Order: sequence, then C-alpha cells, then structure tokens
Amino acid sequence: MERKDLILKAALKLFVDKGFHGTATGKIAQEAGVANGTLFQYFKTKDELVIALYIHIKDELAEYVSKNTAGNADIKETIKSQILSTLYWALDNPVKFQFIQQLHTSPYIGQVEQEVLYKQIEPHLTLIHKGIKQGILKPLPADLIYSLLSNQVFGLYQFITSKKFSKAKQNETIQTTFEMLWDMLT
Amino acid sequence: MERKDLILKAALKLFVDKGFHGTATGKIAQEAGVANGTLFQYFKTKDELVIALYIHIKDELAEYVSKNTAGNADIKETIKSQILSTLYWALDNPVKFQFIQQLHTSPYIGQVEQEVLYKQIEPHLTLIHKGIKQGILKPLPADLIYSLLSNQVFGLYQFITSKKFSKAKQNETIQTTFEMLWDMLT
DNA sequence: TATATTTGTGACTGATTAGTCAATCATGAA
DNA sequence: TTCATGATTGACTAATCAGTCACAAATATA
Repeated sequence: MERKDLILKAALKLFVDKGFHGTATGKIAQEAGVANGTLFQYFKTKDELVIALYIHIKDELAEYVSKNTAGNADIKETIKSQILSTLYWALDNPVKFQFIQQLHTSPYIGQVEQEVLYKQIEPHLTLIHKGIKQGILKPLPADLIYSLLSNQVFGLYQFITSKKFSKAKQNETIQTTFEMLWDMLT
Repeated sequence: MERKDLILKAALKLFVDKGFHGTATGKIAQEAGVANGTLFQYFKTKDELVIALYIHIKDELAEYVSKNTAGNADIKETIKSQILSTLYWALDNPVKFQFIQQLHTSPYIGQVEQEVLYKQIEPHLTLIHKGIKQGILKPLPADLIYSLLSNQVFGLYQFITSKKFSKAKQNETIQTTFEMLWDMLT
C-alpha cells in the first residue's frame, strides 16, 4: 500500500472517530505508520488532506455506482440501480459514508470547488431530465427530484443501520421503500 | 439578554462558521462580549457548551412545532402541521438548522444522552403509530416513516435554500411536495 | 453603613497544534 | 565503490488551545 493511501486511510478513521479539528495531523501520521513530515509531503495542509479524502471517497462511490448501473436498461431500472447501489455501498462502507455526510454538513464543503460538486451529481441529473422528458417522472425540477431521492437514501440508511436486520429483511425493506418512492415520483 | 444566552448565541454563530473544534472558547467569549472565565462559569467544559446549545435549539424547535400544531385536527393535518412548521422554522432559522445537522453527523452526537434524543422524536413517533393503527398510514415500522419524513424535510430545505424563490413559489413547492410525500405513505 | 455572597474578570499555564527543516536513508546510475 | 537524487524522518517552533485562579465588582443581607 502506498504511503499516500495509508495516510488517507488513517485520516478517514480518525476523522469519523474524533472529527476534523479533533484529529491532530500528528495522530494521523502515527496511525498511518509514517513520520510527521511525510504527511505534509503528500498534502500541503491539513485542509488539503480533508478535501482530497472527500474527493477520493466520492470518486470511489461514483465508480461503484457506475459499475453497478446497467446503461441500456429502461429509465426506471437505471435509476433503481443508481439508488440501490448507492445504498448498498453505504451499508458496506459505513465509515466512508459517515465521512461524506460529516463533511457535507460542515464548513469544509465551501472549500470543495463547485465544479467538483457538480460533476458528481451531473450523471444523476441527466438521467432525471431524461425521465421527465419521456413523461415517466413527474414534471418537477430535476434537482428537487435528485434532492428527494438522495435524502431518501440517507433516511433508509439511518433506519437500516439502527436495526439488526437479516440480509433478507434488509433487502425486503429496501425494495419496498424504493417502489414507494418510485410511485411518488411518477 | 442574559450572559448565558449571549454565550450560546455567539457559540452558534462561530460553530456554524468555523466548526466545533475550529472555534476557540476564547473567541466565543470575545464574540459574546464577556470574559474568558465567564464562559466556564456557565459551562464546565467546551463539550458541555456544545451539547447544551444543541438541546437548547432542539427545545426551541420543538416548542415552535408544538405551538403551530393543532391538536384536535385529523391525523393528516396534524402530521402536515408538524412537517411544515419544522420546515418553515428551518427556513427562518437557517443557522440553527445547520447547527443541528452539523452536530447530528458529528461524533458529538454520541455525547447526547439517548433519553434526550428519544424525547425529541417521541411525539412524532406516537402520532405515526396512531396513523398506522387507524389504517391511514401504510403498515411500516414507525421509525422508518419518521426517518423518511425527516430526511425529506431536509431534502426540501436543501432544494429551497439553493434557489431564490418568491414566498409564493416557495409555498407552492412545499405544498406540492408534501402531498406527494403523503400519497407515498398512505 | 458594614458585611457576606454571588458573579465576573483576564492574566496565566501546561498541553497541544500545524507546519518546518536539517539530517538521514534507500536506490540506482556511472 | 562513489555519487546524486528524491523520499523519509522526527525534533523543533511559534502559535493557539481549554481550563484555572486570585482578585475585583456588583449585589444582597443585616
């Protein structure tokens, strides 16, 4: 494993555990098993490390969703794949998902370039626009639909992680809830 | 204004601006116009201040919602009042709402007693249970419905604050979205 | 008025912080 | 073997931190 990745991995763990400012750069280096100074060779400042970690994790999620989304299926199946694979990724990577949420509601979000944020949601918005034009989705603003969808994922994530469900029960809840959501939007 | 309230007010502003650990207690005292030591007379530690501020704001929100919710109306109107008054409060108090979100996704949430968290959502859960028993709401777990509802409020808040809507347009969006949400749950 | 009690002050402290830098190390070419 | 290069190190620093404390001001009691 590369030293840069070791640092990112250590930072993720400590940030979620203690918060951004609650985690000293020295502690991150220690956890990563590298020297204090090494961290600053890979990331000029602590802030740069925080932002780099956010983008890294978001890219990972985007890649996962993209791989699990059939491109040639119909709109409903494609959106369903996007939503469900996001949720499954979150359930498999709770620490990473928590980090995203944490940064999203923190002042750090202002340091992430608008362009980066836009590129992340762009594929979803495009798909929603397509759904509206085809008359499948209700004629609402695309970003309202996106906002409702992504917050539904978060709500469902919260509910599922607060219970000790079997995989089967988990799946049933997810399927049922998606169908409800879909009915709401069509 | 009491000194305690001055400190809470200053803390709120700085926490949302710079984050919890990013805000020094000295800066809070300065912003509040009191001496450094005074802060520690009202709050034993910085952590205690953070938690006290959270509970204070949550109580304020709960009181607002309670005042704006007609007790003798039917289930739908009561839930609608709860949801919409939460949303209107959030739109009128964006900094406070942001603070709640920020703390909710931070490690500090673990320091808030379970009992306090439960008491906050208890009235909502009771109402949802009632709705399920009366066959108005779908027979889903009450906390799933609660989780979906509260996250939709957040989604709608995000959407509305990202636009520059007129009050009329804002209201229209809120009404439409609530009706969709209600259809989904009934 | 005199005394007691509560409340407020800000200089102070030991600990911790982000970031620096001169020195050391590993590697591979000449 | 020698030398050059870039990665790695950790001791170091100036700044900042949360929290303390001896004292002063304000208020209450007598």
